[in-house]
Amino acid sequence: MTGEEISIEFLLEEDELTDKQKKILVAAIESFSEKGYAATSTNEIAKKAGVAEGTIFRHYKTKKDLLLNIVAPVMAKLVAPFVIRDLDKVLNKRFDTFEDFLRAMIENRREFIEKNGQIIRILLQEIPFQPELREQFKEHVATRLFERFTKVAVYYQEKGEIIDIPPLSALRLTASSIIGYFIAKYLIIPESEWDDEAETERTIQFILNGLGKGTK
Amino acid sequence: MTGEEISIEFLLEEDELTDKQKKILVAAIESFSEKGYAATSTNEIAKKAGVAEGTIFRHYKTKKDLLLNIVAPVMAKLVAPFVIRDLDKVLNKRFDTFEDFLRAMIENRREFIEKNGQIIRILLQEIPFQPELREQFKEHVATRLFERFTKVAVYYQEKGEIIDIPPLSALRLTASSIIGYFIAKYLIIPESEWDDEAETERTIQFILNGLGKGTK
Amino acid sequence: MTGEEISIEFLLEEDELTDKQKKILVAAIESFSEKGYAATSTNEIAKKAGVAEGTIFRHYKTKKDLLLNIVAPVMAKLVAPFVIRDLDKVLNKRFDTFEDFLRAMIENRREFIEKNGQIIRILLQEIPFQPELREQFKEHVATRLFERFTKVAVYYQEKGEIIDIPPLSALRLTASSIIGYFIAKYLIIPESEWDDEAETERTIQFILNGLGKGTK
Amino acid sequence: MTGEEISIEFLLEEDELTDKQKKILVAAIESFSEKGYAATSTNEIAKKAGVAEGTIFRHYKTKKDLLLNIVAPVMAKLVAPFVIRDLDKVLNKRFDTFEDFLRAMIENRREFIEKNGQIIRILLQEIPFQPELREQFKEHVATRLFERFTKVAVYYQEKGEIIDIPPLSALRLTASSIIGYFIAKYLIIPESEWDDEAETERTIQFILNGLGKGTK
DNA sequence: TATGAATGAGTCTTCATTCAT
DNA sequence: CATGAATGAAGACTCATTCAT
Repeated sequence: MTGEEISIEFLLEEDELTDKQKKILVAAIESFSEKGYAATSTNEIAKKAGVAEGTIFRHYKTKKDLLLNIVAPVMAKLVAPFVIRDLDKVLNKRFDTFEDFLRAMIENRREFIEKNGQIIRILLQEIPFQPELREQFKEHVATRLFERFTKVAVYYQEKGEIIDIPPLSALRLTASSIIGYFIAKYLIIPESEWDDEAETERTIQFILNGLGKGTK
Repeated sequence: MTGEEISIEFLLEEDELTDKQKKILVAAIESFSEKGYAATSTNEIAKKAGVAEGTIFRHYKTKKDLLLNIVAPVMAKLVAPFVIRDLDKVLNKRFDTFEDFLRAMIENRREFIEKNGQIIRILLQEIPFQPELREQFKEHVATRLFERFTKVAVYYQEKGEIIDIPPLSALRLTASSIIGYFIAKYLIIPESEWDDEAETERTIQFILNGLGKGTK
Repeated sequence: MTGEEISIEFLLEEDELTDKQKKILVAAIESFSEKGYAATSTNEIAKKAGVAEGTIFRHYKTKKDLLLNIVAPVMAKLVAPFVIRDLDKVLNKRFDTFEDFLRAMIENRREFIEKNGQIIRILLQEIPFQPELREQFKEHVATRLFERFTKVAVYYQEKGEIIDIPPLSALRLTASSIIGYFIAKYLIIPESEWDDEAETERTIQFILNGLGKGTK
Repeated sequence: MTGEEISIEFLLEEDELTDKQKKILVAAIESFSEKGYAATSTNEIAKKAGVAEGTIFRHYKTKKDLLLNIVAPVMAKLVAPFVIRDLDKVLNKRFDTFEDFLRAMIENRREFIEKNGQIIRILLQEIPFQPELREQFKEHVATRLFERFTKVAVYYQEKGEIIDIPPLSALRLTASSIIGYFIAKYLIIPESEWDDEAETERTIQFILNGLGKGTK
């Protein structure tokens, strides 16, 4: 269930990308994630990339096009670990309990976030302002995530491990906790005060108890 | 424990505000929340407010000043229900169980959000880009929230209602669930598919079980 | 039948125009007529007008808007002498013969051209490239000119002064000769070689004989 | 007196032209005539020609060079039917009357225009903006046309067919009528409303009467 | 010979802010 | 207090031209 991660490194090792093109991407990602899309000028990107301003527009028709080209591949991989053929079989084989599933999920996405932190930050920051992004997010992330998670939820509900609530509600509560965990870890709480192992464990137990049926 | 809500209406009934000033605020709030701070021009605000562009700058030194003046009072009230004297006594008197507390909290903040939705949206959208906002948020919201919630957590931990984890962890998990609830309700899920009462209940039970000690 | 001429001077004495606005118009007219619309930069206009570049766009939404605002009023007046109420009566009273009519027409338009030469030049140069201009020209000039000239032609045809050909043909031949006269006078032939009175006379006689019925 | 016409086809069958070069010419002619020289980008020409942008500049030093290379040969042929050795003899033999001459001239130039319409359009549109073009036009067209037409005019004046006015005036009046005829036919009046034969005849008669001496 | 990536000066346009009225 | 004309710096984007391959 290890999704094929996309990382900036990976992105930049694409054969099709010119050397300059890679520099443009790196510079844009850095600036966008630091100051936001709107507050970053193409001039600034060009300078940081060591490239003429015109070169940016040779490769990306508009500034927005550049943004979308940065964010799209990462968005596509956001739900990767869920998009597996024969999900049921995989669950059967590899995730005996909902706990196993949760643990794998968190671990997997943690790696993903560590590799793509900047781009995810850009995605989160710009989604309110870019309708195209929102559309793509709905289509490629939200819908598919819900679809797959429904199967997972039903699977463990039938096994009697989690309570009978609508899958959407289960998804909401699970996702809140996990995303909240990541936001705390990566955006809010300084590393010094964060005991990763313990917090992971608390989060998993919180979800398990929250959705669990019975006695601890 | 009903905090003194700030609402746009309230904001606009301030005696100190000129009629024009109120119109400017309303126009700015509307535009900022719809298109974002960066994408809103002062010219546009002036037109929508039926005011000359110069008038805006007579009341607010800069555009950013206008933003801060909109967001600051709401930010101050974000944690209002927590900021009470003699919190212990209040807990004693009014919130016999953690469940009572949670329920009151959610209800109270729901009202607040319904009155101040636009401004909260602005706050969320701009926090990544405005260091001043982030600073104010930390100082007036995060710190105080943590401080007060610690007391609450300890109170119910001592009563044996919730498990013994660091208050910050308890806060993180509780807040994740509640904020996730509000984000789903107000930003993601269309009203038609949202059964408010049931979802509230599920959220409360999820937190109670998640942090609860024992048998259900 | 003296149309109310529009001249640059007149244009610039409009009360509604700011001082800066007038300077912008003068500068734009000069540059457009010399180098053409496409080859004139707004920066250049601003400098020549002694105005900030932004000021141009405060008064004219786009560069094209500026062009149209220059050309439109002149275009409207191009056919002015034809657009008279009770054309028949006027012909009756004031232009006993087609010759009188021609002579008056040429004299009147000569004055017009002398006052509005630059703008007419712009009009001629840009009509091939600006569909809006072409449209306006058709609507406000061509159609109305044809309509009125038809009455004139029929009037003198009925009087037996000019031959019975379709008015459109008569218009084409008359206009060719007169416009050709003006183009030669103002655009091609250096003043030194041009005997105005004689050439005017030759042109009139050429048209009269060309369209005339009978013996000289 | 049939001038050796230059047509696009002819132009393109030149042996010295590469295949790519021909494609560039065709593409450039099409774009220049449709949108004007200034509004056509070399990039666009390259795409339309199926050629790399650099290739254009391998054959034509600059964009303006390309324009001149398109327009120059056509300009050279504009006055072709006049540039004949022993003009007097030819007139003697082939054009007994001024009417014969006019008729042949119109017919001949009509063919020329039909073959080279696009390029002539480019010439007309760009002459106001390109001093080089204007210079070439004066030198190769205007001067020679005037020179030759003078002989023609004198010839028929001596025969008593046309009135005694300066040849330049005769040229102006004749040319106005013929060019006006072509402009109406090709640029202004929609084909449906144009009776070619009749209009040609009217134009010829107009000129003949206009310049003629006596009774019809 | 042909390519097409790269350039950087230049284009039109927007915008927050100022200031005389 | 309020206005709105004026500013000029900055923005995204275009384009003819060059040059290494």
